[in-house]
Amino acid sequence: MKKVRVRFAPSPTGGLHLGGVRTALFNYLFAHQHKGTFVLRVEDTDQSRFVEGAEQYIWDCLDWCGILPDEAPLLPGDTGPYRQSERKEIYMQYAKQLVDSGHAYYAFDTTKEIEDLRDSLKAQGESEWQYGFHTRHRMRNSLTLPKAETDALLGANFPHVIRLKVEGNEFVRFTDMIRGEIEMSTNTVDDKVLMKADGMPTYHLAVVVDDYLMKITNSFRGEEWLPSAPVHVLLWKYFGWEKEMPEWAHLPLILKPDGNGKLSKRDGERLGFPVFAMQWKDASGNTIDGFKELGFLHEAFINMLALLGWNDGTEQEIFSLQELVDKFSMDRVHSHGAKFDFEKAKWFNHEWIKKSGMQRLAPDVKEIFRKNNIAISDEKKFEQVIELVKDRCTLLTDFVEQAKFFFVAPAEIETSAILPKWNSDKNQFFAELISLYSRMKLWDLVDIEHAFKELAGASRLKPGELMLPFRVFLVGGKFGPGVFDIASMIGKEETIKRITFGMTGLK
RNA sequence: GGCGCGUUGGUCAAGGGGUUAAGACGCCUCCCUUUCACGGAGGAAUCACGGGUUCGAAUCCCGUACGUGCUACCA
Repeated sequence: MKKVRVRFAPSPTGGLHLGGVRTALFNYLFAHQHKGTFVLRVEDTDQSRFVEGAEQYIWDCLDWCGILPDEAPLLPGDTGPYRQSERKEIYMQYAKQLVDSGHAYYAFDTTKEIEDLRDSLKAQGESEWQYGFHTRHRMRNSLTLPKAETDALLGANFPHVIRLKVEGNEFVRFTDMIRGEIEMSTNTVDDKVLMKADGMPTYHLAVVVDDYLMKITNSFRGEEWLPSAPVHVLLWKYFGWEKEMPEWAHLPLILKPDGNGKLSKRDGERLGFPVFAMQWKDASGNTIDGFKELGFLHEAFINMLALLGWNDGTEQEIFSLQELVDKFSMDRVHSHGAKFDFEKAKWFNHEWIKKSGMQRLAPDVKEIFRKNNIAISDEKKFEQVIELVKDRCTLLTDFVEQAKFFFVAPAEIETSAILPKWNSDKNQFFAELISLYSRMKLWDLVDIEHAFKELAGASRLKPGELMLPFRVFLVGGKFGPGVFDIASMIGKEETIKRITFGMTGLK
């Protein structure tokens, strides 16, 4: 039975971004493929960084994507609590266990002391300094101080942290499901802080303790964690839990489209595309739209995300969530990052809109119409309109431009498109067309077109030259589906009304 | 600087010793369509570099370059 978990650290700077959703997605796919469990944890380690409502927001995003976890802060399971702040005592207990077994120690050096030391060494030309194997004997900690003094400091509640004692001159080896065997020297691993002075754990301690307690079998996270993986492997070893250590997989990074670095929350604004799944209100009250608000179908969003760093080796690019569950495999995930391409993301959405039926599209389009104050007079007509125009909509919001005129007469007519070629013959034609159409008893697509072309022939005018003005009268510009489809759909009275109105604008 | 991970068209990528080096996005041309799309046909464009190993290397090995990540009492 597989069990995976994803952790998110809500912060005032941002909502759930592309990389976060993709990590959640891969966890979801893997868990469901193995009929396992998918757990979500929220890291509120530092109260100053925690944002109220962030859990709900993450939940809503995953809900929209259709990849809700089986256990989460908002849906507790057997291994809660899921908020880090509610687990403080647990972490402290395990940290002390490590001190007792000689794999960790108390350190009393203040942040300022360490910073000063770094600065002075830098001034002397020493490039980098790390608290670790080579330096810990010169610092103020329970390893260098007499036991009585350590106890006194601890008793007086002197600010201190607990650091991992990394043994030097060893090699840490572990297997990454994507990259294979990885080996690193412990000499480059520093003595990471495990418990902070405020009594909260760091990620390093929390992730290991939680994964052990929650019986996590597979740990997937971003590639940025690869350099600290040895710390975690060492922790599993020092705790004596080696046999229960999860399999690791470090997911490739999502990079900026214009190169140079991983995609960040600010890039969206800079380059004009969303980086969040859903709208996010930041700490200063600004709202930033996500893929949902921009008009993405969640099917397209997760499809696009899954293909960013993975493919099944065939030419297939469009996958439903179920197909992804069936076909996903971690060993086909790439070991290198991919630049995010918004054009390709839109292509996925276009494909999904084309492939989705009216039933799927109608509720979303209705919501968008409501926001744009477009009243849907006729349900049946609305459904037909969706089928008629969906091929030309890349985003759901495109339905406004492509379908609005079926329900609301255009407020403005793009006369500049027809004015240069407008003449009295054409004026005459449309005047006659109005009376011809008014006399029609049935308003049938074939008859509308037939009558139009017949009259054009009788007037010795080319139908082609007349169809553009007709189109512009009906929709307001040079766009939309076939003109006669539109006329048939909006009805006889409305067609005549729009021609009449359009002609007055040309005088 | 140190350490890790990577490198196939502009982008996403298949391919893992012998291929005309797939496919997709974007771009261009044409067809269809009396608008715009959709659809169809075609085009330009690629194995980072240098050494090995081999009859033969995009593919295996080494080096270099470049990219990227980490190097916090952030995650």
